[in-house]
Formats: sequence, structure tokens, C-alpha cells
Amino acid sequence: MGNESHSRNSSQPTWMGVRDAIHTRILRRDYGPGARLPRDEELAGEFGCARTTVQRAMRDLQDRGLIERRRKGGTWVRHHPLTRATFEIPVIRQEVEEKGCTYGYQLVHQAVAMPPLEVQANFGNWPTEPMLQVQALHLADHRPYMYEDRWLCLQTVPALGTVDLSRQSANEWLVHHQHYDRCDLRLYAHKVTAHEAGLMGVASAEAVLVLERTTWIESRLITSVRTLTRPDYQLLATT
Amino acid sequence: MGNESHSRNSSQPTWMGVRDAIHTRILRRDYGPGARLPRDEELAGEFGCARTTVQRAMRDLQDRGLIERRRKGGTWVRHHPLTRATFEIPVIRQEVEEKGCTYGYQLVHQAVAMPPLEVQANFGNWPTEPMLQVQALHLADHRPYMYEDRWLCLQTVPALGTVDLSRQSANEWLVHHQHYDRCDLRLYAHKVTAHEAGLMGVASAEAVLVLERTTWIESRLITSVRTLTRPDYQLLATT
DNA sequence: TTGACTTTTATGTTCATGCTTAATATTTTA
DNA sequence: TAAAATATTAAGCATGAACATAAAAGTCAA
Repeated sequence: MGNESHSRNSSQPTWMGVRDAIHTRILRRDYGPGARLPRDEELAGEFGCARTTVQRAMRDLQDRGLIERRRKGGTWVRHHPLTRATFEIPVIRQEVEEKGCTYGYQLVHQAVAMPPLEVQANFGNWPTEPMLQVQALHLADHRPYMYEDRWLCLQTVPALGTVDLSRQSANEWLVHHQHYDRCDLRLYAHKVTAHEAGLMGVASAEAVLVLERTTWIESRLITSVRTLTRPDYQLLATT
Repeated sequence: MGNESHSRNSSQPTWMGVRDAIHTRILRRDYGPGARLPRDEELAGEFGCARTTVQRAMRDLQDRGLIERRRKGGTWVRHHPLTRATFEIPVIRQEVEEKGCTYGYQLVHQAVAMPPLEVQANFGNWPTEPMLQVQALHLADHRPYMYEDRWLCLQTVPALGTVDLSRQSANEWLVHHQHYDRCDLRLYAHKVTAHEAGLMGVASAEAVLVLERTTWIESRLITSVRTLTRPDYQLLATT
């Protein structure tokens, strides 16, 4: 079962070896759900390694949602081990080109306006101000691949006022000129409207995955974007 | 901007302090996209800390997808910092009860059969065998909350043959009796069929989020489940 | 030029030790 | 008895030093 595969040799356990050993014990219910694990020091003694090594193993198990650690409290096996899925949200051009397609871009609409309430809902306390709305299509081999409806904060990124968004996507400009340090994400299914269906070239009322992203830099709003994918789009998780 | 908030004091930077300092430099393009960072040792010298501390900071930045590290190669700022979103897939009963609703369960269909090709697609090399199919509804306050279409591997978990799945959901039984060490996940939008719409109590052709999960234990298939959520269901990411 | 070997190098891992800190138990006080 | 002060505990953090390892660069020969 490979629970020894992470040790250099049997007398010198690596942190992965320790992790796997403890993981196995949890799976085998030697340490059952809700149970308290021995102190790091004891385990270190048992495995014949330093406490640092046990700690490294424990951090990994904690990151995977298997255990919970509290100062003084100790270490506990979670009652319901979390299933934590990590998706990588791709940079669109890159994703398209990696599929061997030609990337294209087409501006649909651009205007300064007041964001509607459902968009403002993503902004928390950020004051309501007119923003730059940009609707655009991302193309793969000249066919619609993704539609985005974006609101840009000109207060935070004034430079955007001077960018020609009919030639370059806001997405791309931002990637190159404006980093963020916070990103809120929301994912849901959506029945496309007739207008959206026309733009995307899909049947009306088709179900598509929507990815809503709001990014910030140093607590200042940058942009909020709602992305419609194609009906067959799938997001794969790497656990 | 809080980049000093993680230091105990200015002369003794913690690993979070070092991390934030480097992060800031990346945001400010002192270390631009694709740039190579100084060696850990140099940075340690600069920050006046041990190499271990720099390493801890670096690992965090790496986990966040901001940098890439290679042995011998060194440390590099990623050209396109990854947006890595982490979702927590909830245990259904728990999720329902946390919303203050009563959890309920209702078996819809159960039979041993050959899984169709689109289900087998999730199984990789796993040999094609008859499996136990279970279709069931999860209820919140007696109203449909989630519909699952599940295939269970009786070879890997023979005990399932003796469980009364009209009283207890397979989900719940598995959580309590069968852990997994691998979980493949797939997420997409789906237009509900008339049959599904009837079961879920939603309008026909409504768009819903589908969560497909396949779990394994020690390289042996446990189960593959396709979960339909309600149309208004949203998955929130914690970045 | 190509392929096989060797050296170099920056990250990766482990260790022993000491201190810090948050949470919990215990004791004291009102 | 409850609230406040205090002690204890187990994880968290930092250090310096040593060794491991994979990948890159360099060397050499066919």
C-alpha cells in the first residue's frame, strides 16, 4: 500500500513517512473520528525523529483537512474530514492556446455606468461609484469561447481610462499591469439569456457555468467579472 | 498596508513578515514576472533571519501559486500567478443542518447494473463490472435539496451489499465506514431533464450545478457520484 | 554533434534546542 | 457561586548547522 514509500530507509523516517503513517492510523481508526492524537513530542519519540519532522507531517495533514490542531488543546482527528477541492482558474489566452487554438478577442460593449445591485453585492463596504463596464468575447479559433461581463474600478486603477479595450482584453491588461492580493470567487450554473446565447453562439436557455471573480489590491477594489463558459465546459479539481 | 503586521518587532521578522515583504516586492515588480529571486541564503542575510525562515515564507508563496521553485534552478516569479481557488465540499447533512433546516433522505431507485460509459469514463483502468446504482434525494425541511446518482463498487466495499439504503444514505454510510485517500472532482453546469426536474421540484430545463466525485481507497474504486444541486446553489471559494 | 559522465549549486530535509503564545485548567478572590 | 487572576500545557516559531537531492552546467570522449 506504499506507506513506506516515503522513507529513505526504515530507521530514518521522512516527514512524508510520518505523515503517511499517521494518515494510515486515521484511516484504520486507530485514531478514530474526534479522537485526540498523542502530543507531537510523544510521536517524535515513537517514530524516532525530531519534533520538527512530526510538525511538518501534521501541517500537511491539517492542510488536507484531516486533523485539527489547537495550541494547548492538542491535535484532533476531524469528525468529518473536509473534502477540499482546489481548482486552478486559468488565464484565458493561455488556456485557449494550450488547446492548440488561436486566441481571439472581441469587444462587445463598453460604457461608464453605475453597477447594478447584484454586482455591488460583491463589493462589501466599497462605496458605490460609477464604474467602467466592459462586455467582451474571448474566441478560440474565431469561435466564441467565453463571454465576460466586467466592471472596472477607475478609482483604484485610473490608468484603465486610457487603455483601448477594443484591441486588448481588460483581463490581459490587468494581468500585465495590475496584480491583486485578494480574490473572491463564486461559482454557479446559469441559464443563458437569448442575448447571451446569440453572442456565445449556443442554443437559447442552455446551461452554462458562471465564474464570478472580484479582485482587490490592498483593500481597494480592482474589478468584478462574471464569466460565462461554453455549455460543455468542465472544471477539474486536483486533490 | 499591513506589511509589517506579521513581525513581532522590526528586528525579528517572522516567516509571515518575510513572506509579506517578498510578496510586496513581487506586487511592486521589484521582482517582476519571470524574474529570478535571490537565493534563500541571501534573503536570509538581508532580512536578518535563518534560511529556514525564508524557506517557510517561500513555501507559502509557492502554495499560493506566486512563485515557482526548483532545486538548483532557484526561485522564480510566475509569469501568470495562478489563481487557485479552494472550495470545501460539504457533508450534505451537516450543510443542511448548519442552515437551520431539518435533514431528510429519500431513496429513489436502487439496482445492480452495468454503469454507462459516461460513468465508466471516471474509472480509468478499473475493470468494468456490475455496480450498485443508488439514486436518492437529500431533503432540507422536507423539500428536495440535492439529488444524487451514485454507483458503488461492491468489490471494494462488499459490506454495502448488506446496508439498507432506504433508511440511510450511502453518503452517510461511507463517511462513517469507508474512508478514501483519493478523490477526483469535476464540476459543470447541467440542464435538468424532465425526470430530474420532477424529482427536484424545479422548473424543467433549469440550469443546475453538477458535482461529480469519484473516490478511491488504496487505488481501488469506492464510488462515483453525480450530485445535482438546486438552481440557486453557489459554491464560494476561500482564497 | 551527440551522448555519457562529473561537478556544482540552490533548494529540500532533518536535527536539537530554546523561546513564544494561545488555550485550557486551576486557583484565588469578590 | 461566579468572576478574575494565575499556572500549565501543547502547539507554533525561530535558529544554526549538517546532510540529501535533483537539476543545471560543465567536461570529456566517441
